[in-house]
Amino acid sequence: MTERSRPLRADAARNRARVLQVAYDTFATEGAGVPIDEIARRAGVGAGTVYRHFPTKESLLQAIVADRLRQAVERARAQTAADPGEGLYAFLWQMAEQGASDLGFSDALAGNAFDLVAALPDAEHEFMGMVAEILDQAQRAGTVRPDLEASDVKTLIVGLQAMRRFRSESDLMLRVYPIIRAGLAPPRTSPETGPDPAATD
Amino acid sequence: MTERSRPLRADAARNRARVLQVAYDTFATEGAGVPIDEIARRAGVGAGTVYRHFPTKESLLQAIVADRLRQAVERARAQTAADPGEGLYAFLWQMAEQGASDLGFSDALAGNAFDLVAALPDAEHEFMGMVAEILDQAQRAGTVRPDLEASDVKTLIVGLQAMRRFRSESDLMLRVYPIIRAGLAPPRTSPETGPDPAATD
DNA sequence: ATATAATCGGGGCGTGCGTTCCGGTTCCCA
DNA sequence: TGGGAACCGGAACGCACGCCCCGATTATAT
Repeated sequence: MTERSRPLRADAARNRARVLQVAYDTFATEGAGVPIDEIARRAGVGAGTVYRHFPTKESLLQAIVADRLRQAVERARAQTAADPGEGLYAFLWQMAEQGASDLGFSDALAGNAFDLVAALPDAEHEFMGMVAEILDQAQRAGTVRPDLEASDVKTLIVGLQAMRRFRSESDLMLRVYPIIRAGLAPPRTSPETGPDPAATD
Repeated sequence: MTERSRPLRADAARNRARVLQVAYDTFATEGAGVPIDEIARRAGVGAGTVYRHFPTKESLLQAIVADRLRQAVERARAQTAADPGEGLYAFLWQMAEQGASDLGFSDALAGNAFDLVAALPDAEHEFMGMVAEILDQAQRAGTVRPDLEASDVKTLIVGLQAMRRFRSESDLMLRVYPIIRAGLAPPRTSPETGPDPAATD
Protein backbone atom coordinates (compact mmCIF):
# COMPACT_ATOMS: atom_id res chain seq x y z
CA MET A 1 0.00 0.00 0.00
CA THR A 2 1.73 3.08 1.34
CA GLU A 3 5.31 2.98 0.18
CA ARG A 4 7.85 3.79 2.82
CA SER A 5 10.91 4.89 0.90
CA ARG A 6 12.58 5.72 4.21
CA PRO A 7 11.69 4.20 7.55
CA LEU A 8 9.49 6.43 9.68
CA ARG A 9 11.09 8.12 12.62
CA ALA A 10 10.43 6.27 15.84
CA ASP A 11 8.06 8.80 17.42
CA ALA A 12 6.29 9.31 14.11
CA ALA A 13 5.62 5.61 13.73
CA ARG A 14 4.30 5.39 17.27
CA ASN A 15 2.00 8.36 16.82
CA ARG A 16 0.71 6.97 13.56
CA ALA A 17 -0.16 3.70 15.23
CA ARG A 18 -1.86 5.47 18.13
CA VAL A 19 -3.97 7.59 15.81
CA LEU A 20 -4.98 4.58 13.77
CA GLN A 21 -5.94 2.61 16.86
CA VAL A 22 -7.93 5.42 18.41
CA ALA A 23 -9.68 6.20 15.14
CA TYR A 24 -10.44 2.52 14.75
CA ASP A 25 -12.26 2.36 18.07
CA THR A 26 -13.83 5.78 17.94
CA PHE A 27 -15.32 5.51 14.47
CA ALA A 28 -16.67 2.10 15.40
CA THR A 29 -18.35 3.35 18.55
CA GLU A 30 -19.58 6.75 17.45
CA GLY A 31 -19.71 6.67 13.67
CA ALA A 32 -17.80 8.46 10.95
CA GLY A 33 -19.01 11.86 12.11
CA VAL A 34 -16.51 12.25 14.94
CA PRO A 35 -14.25 15.29 14.32
CA ILE A 36 -10.57 14.81 13.65
CA ASP A 37 -9.78 17.09 16.57
CA GLU A 38 -11.51 14.62 18.84
CA ILE A 39 -9.53 11.71 17.43
CA ALA A 40 -6.34 13.70 17.94
CA ARG A 41 -7.26 14.60 21.52
CA ARG A 42 -7.97 11.00 22.46
CA ALA A 43 -4.75 9.87 20.83
CA GLY A 44 -2.84 12.50 22.79
CA VAL A 45 -1.51 14.26 19.71
CA GLY A 46 -2.30 17.46 17.83
CA ALA A 47 -4.60 17.66 14.87
CA GLY A 48 -1.64 18.50 12.67
CA THR A 49 -0.11 15.14 13.46
CA VAL A 50 -3.20 13.33 12.30
CA TYR A 51 -3.21 15.22 9.03
CA ARG A 52 0.47 14.56 8.45
CA HIS A 53 -0.11 10.82 8.45
CA PHE A 54 -3.52 10.89 6.78
CA PRO A 55 -3.76 13.88 4.46
CA THR A 56 -7.54 13.92 4.66
CA LYS A 57 -10.22 12.54 6.91
CA GLU A 58 -11.44 10.36 4.11
CA SER A 59 -8.03 8.73 3.75
CA LEU A 60 -8.08 7.84 7.45
CA LEU A 61 -11.50 6.27 7.08
CA GLN A 62 -10.32 4.41 4.01
CA ALA A 63 -7.41 2.86 5.87
CA ILE A 64 -9.77 1.66 8.58
CA VAL A 65 -12.52 0.38 6.32
CA ALA A 66 -10.07 -1.51 4.14
CA ASP A 67 -8.83 -3.29 7.22
CA ARG A 68 -12.37 -4.05 8.34
CA LEU A 69 -13.20 -5.52 4.98
CA ARG A 70 -10.16 -7.75 5.11
CA GLN A 71 -11.08 -8.95 8.59
CA ALA A 72 -14.58 -9.77 7.44
CA VAL A 73 -13.21 -11.76 4.53
CA GLU A 74 -10.98 -13.81 6.79
CA ARG A 75 -13.67 -14.64 9.30
CA ALA A 76 -16.20 -15.53 6.65
CA ARG A 77 -13.78 -17.87 4.91
CA ALA A 78 -13.00 -19.63 8.16
CA GLN A 79 -16.66 -20.07 9.01
CA THR A 80 -17.49 -21.38 5.58
CA ALA A 81 -14.70 -23.89 5.78
CA ALA A 82 -16.16 -25.17 9.05
CA ASP A 83 -19.72 -25.44 7.73
CA PRO A 84 -20.33 -24.65 4.05
CA GLY A 85 -24.10 -24.67 4.38
CA GLU A 86 -24.17 -22.20 7.26
CA GLY A 87 -21.28 -19.99 6.20
CA LEU A 88 -23.36 -17.47 4.29
CA TYR A 89 -25.93 -17.18 7.06
CA ALA A 90 -23.27 -16.74 9.72
CA PHE A 91 -21.69 -14.11 7.52
CA LEU A 92 -24.94 -12.21 7.10
CA TRP A 93 -25.70 -12.14 10.83
CA GLN A 94 -22.15 -11.11 11.54
CA MET A 95 -22.21 -8.25 9.07
CA ALA A 96 -25.52 -7.09 10.55
CA GLU A 97 -23.98 -7.08 13.99
CA GLN A 98 -21.02 -5.13 12.71
CA GLY A 99 -23.47 -2.58 11.35
CA ALA A 100 -24.37 -1.78 14.93
CA SER A 101 -21.01 -2.07 16.66
CA ASP A 102 -19.15 -0.34 13.85
CA LEU A 103 -21.10 2.64 12.65
CA GLY A 104 -18.28 3.88 10.48
CA PHE A 105 -18.15 0.62 8.61
CA SER A 106 -21.87 0.63 8.10
CA ASP A 107 -21.77 4.19 6.81
CA ALA A 108 -19.05 3.22 4.40
CA LEU A 109 -20.87 0.19 2.99
CA ALA A 110 -24.08 2.10 2.46
CA GLY A 111 -22.23 5.12 1.09
CA ASN A 112 -23.55 7.50 3.75
CA ALA A 113 -20.30 9.25 4.60
CA PHE A 114 -18.14 9.19 1.48
CA ASP A 115 -17.79 6.83 -1.42
CA LEU A 116 -15.37 4.92 0.72
CA VAL A 117 -15.82 1.47 -0.67
CA ALA A 118 -15.83 2.74 -4.23
CA ALA A 119 -12.44 4.32 -3.51
CA LEU A 120 -11.06 0.96 -2.38
CA PRO A 121 -11.36 -1.18 -5.50
CA ASP A 122 -8.90 -3.79 -4.26
CA ALA A 123 -10.59 -4.43 -0.93
CA GLU A 124 -14.01 -4.22 -2.54
CA HIS A 125 -13.06 -6.72 -5.19
CA GLU A 126 -11.64 -9.13 -2.67
CA PHE A 127 -14.73 -8.74 -0.52
CA MET A 128 -17.13 -9.44 -3.35
CA GLY A 129 -15.03 -12.37 -4.49
CA MET A 130 -15.31 -13.87 -1.05
CA VAL A 131 -19.06 -13.28 -1.01
CA ALA A 132 -19.42 -15.10 -4.33
CA GLU A 133 -17.32 -17.90 -2.92
CA ILE A 134 -19.29 -18.55 0.26
CA LEU A 135 -22.52 -18.06 -1.64
CA ASP A 136 -21.53 -20.78 -4.06
CA GLN A 137 -20.64 -23.11 -1.21
CA ALA A 138 -24.01 -22.56 0.43
CA GLN A 139 -25.83 -23.11 -2.83
CA ARG A 140 -23.96 -26.38 -3.39
CA ALA A 141 -24.92 -27.42 0.12
CA GLY A 142 -28.54 -26.71 -0.75
CA THR A 143 -29.20 -24.19 2.01
CA VAL A 144 -29.61 -21.14 -0.24
CA ARG A 145 -31.79 -20.67 -3.30
CA PRO A 146 -29.77 -21.04 -6.49
CA ASP A 147 -30.85 -17.78 -8.11
CA LEU A 148 -29.21 -15.63 -5.45
CA GLU A 149 -26.26 -13.51 -6.62
CA ALA A 150 -23.37 -11.90 -4.82
CA SER A 151 -24.70 -8.41 -5.42
CA ASP A 152 -27.97 -9.46 -3.79
CA VAL A 153 -26.02 -10.49 -0.72
CA LYS A 154 -24.45 -7.07 -0.51
CA THR A 155 -27.88 -5.46 -0.79
CA LEU A 156 -29.16 -7.65 1.99
CA ILE A 157 -26.22 -6.69 4.17
CA VAL A 158 -27.05 -3.02 3.75
CA GLY A 159 -30.64 -3.71 4.74
CA LEU A 160 -29.73 -5.89 7.68
CA GLN A 161 -27.33 -3.30 9.02
CA ALA A 162 -30.01 -0.65 8.86
CA MET A 163 -32.42 -2.93 10.68
CA ARG A 164 -29.81 -3.78 13.26
CA ARG A 165 -29.23 -0.11 14.04
CA PHE A 166 -32.95 0.08 14.61
CA ARG A 167 -33.53 -3.02 16.70
CA SER A 168 -31.60 -4.88 19.35
CA GLU A 169 -29.56 -7.91 18.50
CA SER A 170 -32.00 -10.29 20.14
CA ASP A 171 -34.96 -8.69 18.37
CA LEU A 172 -33.28 -9.10 15.03
CA MET A 173 -32.19 -12.62 15.86
CA LEU A 174 -35.60 -13.78 17.00
CA ARG A 175 -37.91 -11.93 14.66
CA VAL A 176 -36.13 -10.89 11.47
CA TYR A 177 -33.62 -13.64 10.88
CA PRO A 178 -36.25 -16.36 10.52
CA ILE A 179 -37.90 -14.27 7.83
CA ILE A 180 -34.68 -13.69 5.92
CA ARG A 181 -33.69 -17.29 6.33
CA ALA A 182 -37.01 -18.50 4.98
CA GLY A 183 -36.74 -16.07 2.11
CA LEU A 184 -33.27 -17.28 1.18
CA ALA A 185 -34.05 -20.97 1.47
CA PRO A 186 -34.52 -22.87 -1.80
CA PRO A 187 -38.16 -22.87 -2.87
CA ARG A 188 -40.07 -25.98 -1.91
CA THR A 189 -43.27 -25.33 -3.77
CA SER A 190 -42.38 -27.82 -6.51
CA PRO A 191 -40.20 -30.52 -4.94
CA GLU A 192 -39.15 -31.92 -8.29
CA THR A 193 -35.47 -31.79 -7.47
CA GLY A 194 -36.05 -33.54 -4.19
CA PRO A 195 -32.73 -32.77 -2.57
CA ASP A 196 -31.62 -34.19 0.73
CA PRO A 197 -33.80 -32.56 3.41
CA ALA A 198 -32.12 -29.60 5.07
CA ALA A 199 -29.67 -31.23 7.41
CA THR A 200 -28.92 -27.97 9.13
CA ASP A 201 -31.21 -28.32 12.11
CA MET B 1 -51.09 20.67 17.58
CA THR B 2 -50.39 24.36 16.91
CA GLU B 3 -53.12 26.45 18.46
CA ARG B 4 -54.20 29.37 16.37
CA SER B 5 -55.87 31.66 18.88
CA ARG B 6 -56.13 34.35 16.20
CA PRO B 7 -56.31 33.77 12.48
CA LEU B 8 -53.04 34.34 10.66
CA ARG B 9 -52.63 37.50 8.66
CA ALA B 10 -53.20 36.98 4.95
CA ASP B 11 -49.59 37.39 3.80
CA ALA B 12 -48.36 35.35 6.73
CA ALA B 13 -50.65 32.47 5.89
CA ARG B 14 -49.58 32.56 2.25
CA ASN B 15 -45.90 32.57 3.15
CA ARG B 16 -46.37 29.75 5.60
CA ALA B 17 -48.03 27.65 2.92
CA ARG B 18 -45.30 28.47 0.41
CA VAL B 19 -42.54 27.50 2.82
CA LEU B 20 -44.27 24.28 3.71
CA GLN B 21 -44.78 23.33 0.08
CA VAL B 22 -41.19 24.13 -0.93
CA ALA B 23 -39.78 22.31 2.08
CA TYR B 24 -42.02 19.38 1.30
CA ASP B 25 -40.58 19.01 -2.19
CA THR B 26 -37.02 19.94 -1.37
CA PHE B 27 -36.57 17.61 1.59
CA ALA B 28 -38.07 14.83 -0.47
CA THR B 29 -35.71 15.38 -3.38
CA GLU B 30 -32.50 16.22 -1.56
CA GLY B 31 -32.87 14.90 1.96
CA ALA B 32 -33.14 16.53 5.34
CA GLY B 33 -29.71 18.13 4.99
CA VAL B 34 -30.80 21.05 2.87
CA PRO B 35 -30.14 24.36 4.70
CA ILE B 36 -33.03 26.50 5.81
CA ASP B 37 -31.60 29.40 3.85
CA GLU B 38 -32.03 27.35 0.71
CA ILE B 39 -35.63 26.54 1.56
CA ALA B 40 -36.26 30.24 2.19
CA ARG B 41 -34.64 31.26 -1.10
CA ARG B 42 -36.69 28.83 -3.13
CA ALA B 43 -39.85 29.91 -1.36
CA GLY B 44 -39.03 33.54 -2.14
CA VAL B 45 -38.94 34.61 1.49
CA GLY B 46 -36.27 35.43 4.04
CA ALA B 47 -34.85 32.96 6.50
CA GLY B 48 -36.47 34.88 9.31
CA THR B 49 -39.88 34.17 7.87
CA VAL B 50 -39.24 30.45 7.93
CA TYR B 51 -38.18 30.59 11.55
CA ARG B 52 -41.20 32.64 12.54
CA HIS B 53 -43.55 29.93 11.37
CA PHE B 54 -41.37 27.01 12.37
CA PRO B 55 -39.24 27.94 15.37
CA THR B 56 -36.68 25.30 14.54
CA LYS B 57 -35.66 23.23 11.59
CA GLU B 58 -36.74 20.13 13.41
CA SER B 59 -40.27 21.48 13.83
CA LEU B 60 -40.48 22.07 10.08
CA LEU B 61 -39.39 18.51 9.43
CA GLN B 62 -41.89 17.28 11.97
CA ALA B 63 -44.77 19.01 10.22
CA ILE B 64 -43.77 17.42 6.93
CA VAL B 65 -43.14 13.94 8.27
CA ALA B 66 -46.43 13.92 10.16
CA ASP B 67 -48.20 14.68 6.91
CA ARG B 68 -46.27 11.99 5.07
CA LEU B 69 -47.20 9.46 7.70
CA ARG B 70 -50.85 10.38 7.36
CA GLN B 71 -50.69 10.06 3.58
CA ALA B 72 -49.12 6.64 3.88
CA VAL B 73 -51.86 5.55 6.24
CA GLU B 74 -54.56 6.64 3.82
CA ARG B 75 -53.05 4.95 0.79
CA ALA B 76 -52.36 1.73 2.65
CA ARG B 77 -55.92 1.57 3.94
CA ALA B 78 -57.29 2.07 0.45
CA GLN B 79 -55.08 -0.61 -1.02
CA THR B 80 -55.93 -3.06 1.71
CA ALA B 81 -59.61 -2.50 1.16
CA ALA B 82 -59.16 -3.32 -2.52
CA ASP B 83 -57.14 -6.49 -1.88
CA PRO B 84 -56.66 -7.59 1.75
CA GLY B 85 -54.12 -10.27 0.87
CA GLU B 86 -51.88 -7.93 -1.10
CA GLY B 87 -52.31 -4.79 1.00
CA LEU B 88 -49.33 -5.39 3.26
CA TYR B 89 -47.04 -6.24 0.37
CA ALA B 90 -48.11 -3.22 -1.63
CA PHE B 91 -47.52 -1.14 1.47
CA LEU B 92 -44.02 -2.50 1.98
CA TRP B 93 -42.97 -1.87 -1.62
CA GLN B 94 -44.45 1.56 -1.47
CA MET B 95 -42.64 2.50 1.71
CA ALA B 96 -39.40 1.22 0.21
CA GLU B 97 -39.93 3.39 -2.83
CA GLN B 98 -40.65 6.37 -0.61
CA GLY B 99 -37.34 5.72 1.09
CA ALA B 100 -35.67 6.65 -2.17
CA SER B 101 -37.89 9.43 -3.44
CA ASP B 102 -38.26 11.01 -0.02
CA LEU B 103 -34.93 11.05 1.71
CA GLY B 104 -36.19 13.21 4.54
CA PHE B 105 -38.91 10.74 5.33
CA SER B 106 -36.50 7.86 5.31
CA ASP B 107 -34.10 9.71 7.59
CA ALA B 108 -36.95 10.36 9.97
CA LEU B 109 -38.14 6.76 10.13
CA ALA B 110 -34.67 5.40 10.74
CA GLY B 111 -33.85 8.18 13.19
CA ASN B 112 -30.89 9.44 11.19
CA ALA B 113 -31.63 13.14 11.34
CA PHE B 114 -33.52 13.74 14.56
CA ASP B 115 -35.84 11.69 16.70
CA LEU B 116 -38.58 12.94 14.46
CA VAL B 117 -41.01 10.09 14.69
CA ALA B 118 -40.50 9.75 18.42
CA ALA B 119 -41.52 13.40 18.72
CA LEU B 120 -44.77 12.72 16.87
CA PRO B 121 -46.57 10.27 19.14
CA ASP B 122 -49.97 10.87 17.55
CA ALA B 123 -48.90 10.25 13.96
CA GLU B 124 -46.68 7.39 15.05
CA HIS B 125 -49.51 5.76 16.92
CA GLU B 126 -51.90 6.12 14.03
CA PHE B 127 -49.28 4.75 11.68
CA MET B 128 -48.59 1.70 13.78
CA GLY B 129 -52.29 1.11 14.27
CA MET B 130 -52.75 1.05 10.52
CA VAL B 131 -49.83 -1.34 10.14
CA ALA B 132 -51.37 -3.70 12.65
CA GLU B 133 -54.64 -3.42 10.78
CA ILE B 134 -53.38 -4.29 7.31
CA LEU B 135 -51.13 -6.93 8.79
CA ASP B 136 -54.12 -8.58 10.39
CA GLN B 137 -56.04 -8.48 7.12
CA ALA B 138 -53.17 -10.12 5.25
CA GLN B 139 -52.82 -12.78 7.91
CA ARG B 140 -56.52 -13.53 7.72
CA ALA B 141 -56.19 -13.81 3.94
CA GLY B 142 -53.40 -16.31 4.47
CA THR B 143 -50.72 -14.44 2.54
CA VAL B 144 -48.51 -13.58 5.53
CA ARG B 145 -47.13 -15.84 8.23
CA PRO B 146 -49.21 -15.53 11.41
CA ASP B 147 -46.31 -14.86 13.77
CA LEU B 148 -45.45 -11.53 12.16
CA GLU B 149 -46.00 -8.46 14.32
CA ALA B 150 -46.48 -4.79 13.52
CA SER B 151 -43.10 -3.85 14.96
CA ASP B 152 -41.49 -6.39 12.65
CA VAL B 153 -43.11 -4.65 9.72
CA LYS B 154 -41.60 -1.36 10.79
CA THR B 155 -38.20 -2.98 11.05
CA LEU B 156 -38.57 -4.40 7.57
CA ILE B 157 -39.51 -0.98 6.24
CA VAL B 158 -36.30 0.48 7.63
CA GLY B 159 -34.31 -2.28 5.98
CA LEU B 160 -36.11 -2.01 2.68
CA GLN B 161 -35.60 1.73 2.55
CA ALA B 162 -31.89 1.31 3.14
CA MET B 163 -31.70 -1.28 0.38
CA ARG B 164 -33.71 0.93 -1.93
CA ARG B 165 -31.28 3.80 -1.47
CA PHE B 166 -28.59 1.36 -2.47
CA ARG B 167 -30.20 -0.30 -5.46
CA SER B 168 -32.48 0.79 -8.27
CA GLU B 169 -36.19 0.19 -8.08
CA SER B 170 -36.09 -2.53 -10.72
CA ASP B 171 -33.19 -4.28 -8.97
CA LEU B 172 -35.08 -4.32 -5.71
CA MET B 173 -38.28 -5.39 -7.43
CA LEU B 174 -36.70 -8.26 -9.33
CA ARG B 175 -34.16 -9.56 -6.87
CA VAL B 176 -35.01 -8.58 -3.31
CA TYR B 177 -38.77 -8.57 -3.24
CA PRO B 178 -39.09 -12.27 -4.11
CA ILE B 179 -36.84 -13.05 -1.17
CA ILE B 180 -38.81 -10.91 1.26
CA ARG B 181 -42.05 -12.23 -0.08
CA ALA B 182 -40.94 -15.82 0.35
CA GLY B 183 -39.73 -15.03 3.85
CA LEU B 184 -43.05 -13.49 4.85
CA ALA B 185 -45.21 -16.20 3.33
CA PRO B 186 -46.78 -18.65 5.76
CA PRO B 187 -44.66 -21.75 6.24
CA ARG B 188 -45.85 -24.68 4.14
CA THR B 189 -43.78 -27.39 5.72
CA SER B 190 -46.71 -28.65 7.80
CA PRO B 191 -49.95 -27.84 5.99
CA GLU B 192 -52.09 -28.76 8.95
CA THR B 193 -54.21 -25.64 8.80
CA GLY B 194 -54.96 -26.16 5.13
CA PRO B 195 -56.50 -22.78 4.42
CA ASP B 196 -58.13 -21.88 1.16
CA PRO B 197 -55.37 -21.80 -1.44
CA ALA B 198 -53.99 -18.32 -1.97
CA ALA B 199 -56.70 -16.64 -3.95
CA THR B 200 -54.52 -13.65 -4.64
CA ASP B 201 -53.50 -14.48 -8.19
C1' DA C 1 27.67 16.74 22.36
C1' DT C 2 25.99 19.22 18.56
C1' DA C 3 24.11 20.29 14.21
C1' DT C 4 20.46 19.37 11.14
C1' DA C 5 16.33 17.91 9.64
C1' DA C 6 12.11 15.61 10.63
C1' DT C 7 8.26 15.94 13.54
C1' DC C 8 5.05 17.88 16.93
C1' DG C 9 0.96 20.51 18.42
C1' DG C 10 -2.38 23.78 18.83
C1' DG C 11 -3.86 28.09 17.29
C1' DG C 12 -6.00 29.92 13.20
C1' DC C 13 -8.44 30.24 8.64
C1' DG C 14 -12.39 29.44 5.64
C1' DT C 15 -16.81 27.53 5.20
C1' DG C 16 -21.41 26.09 6.09
C1' DC C 17 -25.39 26.09 8.82
C1' DG C 18 -28.93 26.96 12.54
C1' DT C 19 -30.75 30.75 14.72
C1' DT C 20 -31.58 35.62 16.07
C1' DC C 21 -32.20 40.59 15.51
C1' DC C 22 -34.07 44.79 13.92
C1' DG C 23 -35.16 48.55 10.65
C1' DG C 24 -38.36 48.82 7.02
C1' DT C 25 -42.81 47.36 5.03
C1' DT C 26 -47.46 45.65 4.74
C1' DC C 27 -51.86 44.52 6.35
C1' DC C 28 -55.99 45.11 9.30
C1' DC C 29 -59.41 47.72 11.68
C1' DA C 30 -61.60 51.72 13.24
C1' DT D 1 -57.85 56.91 5.35
C1' DG D 2 -54.69 56.74 9.05
C1' DG D 3 -52.46 54.62 12.91
C1' DG D 4 -50.50 50.79 15.06
C1' DA D 5 -49.43 46.19 15.28
C1' DA D 6 -48.02 42.20 12.82
C1' DC D 7 -44.92 40.71 9.56
C1' DC D 8 -40.98 40.68 6.26
C1' DG D 9 -36.15 39.88 4.88
C1' DG D 10 -31.45 39.49 4.99
C1' DA D 11 -27.49 40.81 7.53
C1' DA D 12 -25.13 39.07 11.42
C1' DC D 13 -23.92 35.92 15.39
C1' DG D 14 -22.21 31.59 17.30
C1' DC D 15 -20.66 27.26 16.64
C1' DA D 16 -18.61 23.19 14.61
C1' DC D 17 -15.57 21.16 11.58
C1' DG D 18 -11.97 20.15 7.89
C1' DC D 19 -7.61 21.64 6.99
C1' DC D 20 -3.13 24.49 7.17
C1' DC D 21 0.84 26.99 9.27
C1' DC D 22 4.83 27.78 11.92
C1' DG D 23 7.60 28.28 16.12
C1' DA D 24 9.06 24.83 19.47
C1' DT D 25 10.71 20.22 20.19
C1' DT D 26 12.82 15.90 19.51
C1' DA D 27 15.35 12.22 17.16
C1' DT D 28 19.31 10.82 14.47
C1' DA D 29 24.10 11.09 12.38
C1' DT D 30 28.62 12.71 13.01
